[in-house]
Amino acid sequence: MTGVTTAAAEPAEPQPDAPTEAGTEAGTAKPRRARGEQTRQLILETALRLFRERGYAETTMRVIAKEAGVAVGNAYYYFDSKEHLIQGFYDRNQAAHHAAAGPILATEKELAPRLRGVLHAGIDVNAPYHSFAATFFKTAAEPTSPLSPFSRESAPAREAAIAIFREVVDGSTAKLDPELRKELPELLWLGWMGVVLFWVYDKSPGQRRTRRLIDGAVPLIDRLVSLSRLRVLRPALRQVLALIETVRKDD
Amino acid sequence: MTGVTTAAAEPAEPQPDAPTEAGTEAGTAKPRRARGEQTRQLILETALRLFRERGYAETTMRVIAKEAGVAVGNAYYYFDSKEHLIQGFYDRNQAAHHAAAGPILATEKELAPRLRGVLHAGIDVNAPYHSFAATFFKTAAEPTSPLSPFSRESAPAREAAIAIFREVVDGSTAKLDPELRKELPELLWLGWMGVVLFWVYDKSPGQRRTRRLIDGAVPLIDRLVSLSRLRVLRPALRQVLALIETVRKDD
DNA sequence: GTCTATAGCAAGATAGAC
DNA sequence: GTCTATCTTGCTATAGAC
Repeated sequence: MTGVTTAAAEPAEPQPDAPTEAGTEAGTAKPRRARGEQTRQLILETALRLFRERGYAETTMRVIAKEAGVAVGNAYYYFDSKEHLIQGFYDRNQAAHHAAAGPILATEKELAPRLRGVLHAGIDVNAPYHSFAATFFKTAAEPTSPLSPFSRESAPAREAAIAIFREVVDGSTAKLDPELRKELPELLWLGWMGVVLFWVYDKSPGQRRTRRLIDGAVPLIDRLVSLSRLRVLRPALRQVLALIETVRKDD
Repeated sequence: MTGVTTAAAEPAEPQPDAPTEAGTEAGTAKPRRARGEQTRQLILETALRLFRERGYAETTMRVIAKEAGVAVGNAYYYFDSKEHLIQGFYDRNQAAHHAAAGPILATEKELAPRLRGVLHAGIDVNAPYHSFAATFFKTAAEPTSPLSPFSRESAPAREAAIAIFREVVDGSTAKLDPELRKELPELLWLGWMGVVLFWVYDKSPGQRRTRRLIDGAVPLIDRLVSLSRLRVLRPALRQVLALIETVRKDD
């Protein structure tokens, strides 16, 4: 899933570049901010747990605060709104996806397995949250929401996600048309968004249809990318690239 | 665009629950239910008007009731929730799209202009509602919502929409692989969903980027459909069809 | 800077009287 | 069928303790 870099509700943020990965066992330094960070984490953890247990809509801010042992106002001190709690989820899973993709990208050299590995890793990371992802998905789907994967506010997270796919392409041995190579990472990210959309709607046990979609689509993409170098298909490829260019204007 | 003025906003015929009484009913025009139907219509019309004027989220049930001259509880008597009011809008535009597509489908015989006409007609019909479509789009995007285009409840409307694209294909002179011909209507409908998604997010003046997307994508689809008969591409086509088959299972 | 407690508003939704 | 009264919940505001 794409995330959204928040920066919105941060109390005092000098340079919090430290990724919010699980291993934030920074030393005993900065005693002043430590307490706040701890409370923030506590609220977020509690909220995510409750979301997973009872669903997003069914989890009230009152209950989150109560379970976390803080006052409602305190939850709002750290998170501007209930939706902002979702951003925490986004950021975390974005980082987790990147981490999970690491080993594959370091090992595999061919395009297809690289892509396949990254896509499955993305689903792996999100799998535990499938049931409640569906309930809050609509929040992210609203075009005007900063949580939308296409919004200006989520540009940094989006770029980070696209970067993963750029790594997929650039680190592979695949021979590509130069222009296609340039566009492919963003196209693959778009495809990933499609997979996520499919996954959200996927009600099959363990979301196995999504797994099958990935396993079937990756060789297809691989084949199409190879075919794109055929002479008969050059015009079609140019047409695709031209379409992208045309549509992108007027952002 | 394609000269099809839509008369979009006008309620072609809001047929809610035509009870299809088995002729035996007295000819007294069912006085008992008439009043209820009238109230129902009044509430719906008022709601849609306010949605267009002020947006979905900004229109409260209290205001709808007040403007319609009824009590809040009465509105809930007829519509289970605020979201259920959207269903009326949905049905109406579906019918308008079909009507707007009629002339094109009766005139054009080649695949590309048929498809292009139908897509532009769809955008024409929805254009007046773009600003508020974005605000309530999220409700339709929720997978668990009956308003989702993929939900069981919207199956009839979905089938009706797919039927339009079946007409696009079947009424065209295009020569197609039989299997592809069978799948194409649903694929085109999926593509249409993609166009709608793009349109909802399209903030360019008059949503001209969406128009360009259509104008660029249609010839491309046309070309790919033609190319699919090339011998080099047969395996790829088979692969695409196999993927669809695989993914469709487990519905 | 962090946190509590509490009061209150707006709006979606419901209960029960008539 | 229709109403009024009420509940719920996201969210705000304030005043003050450490």
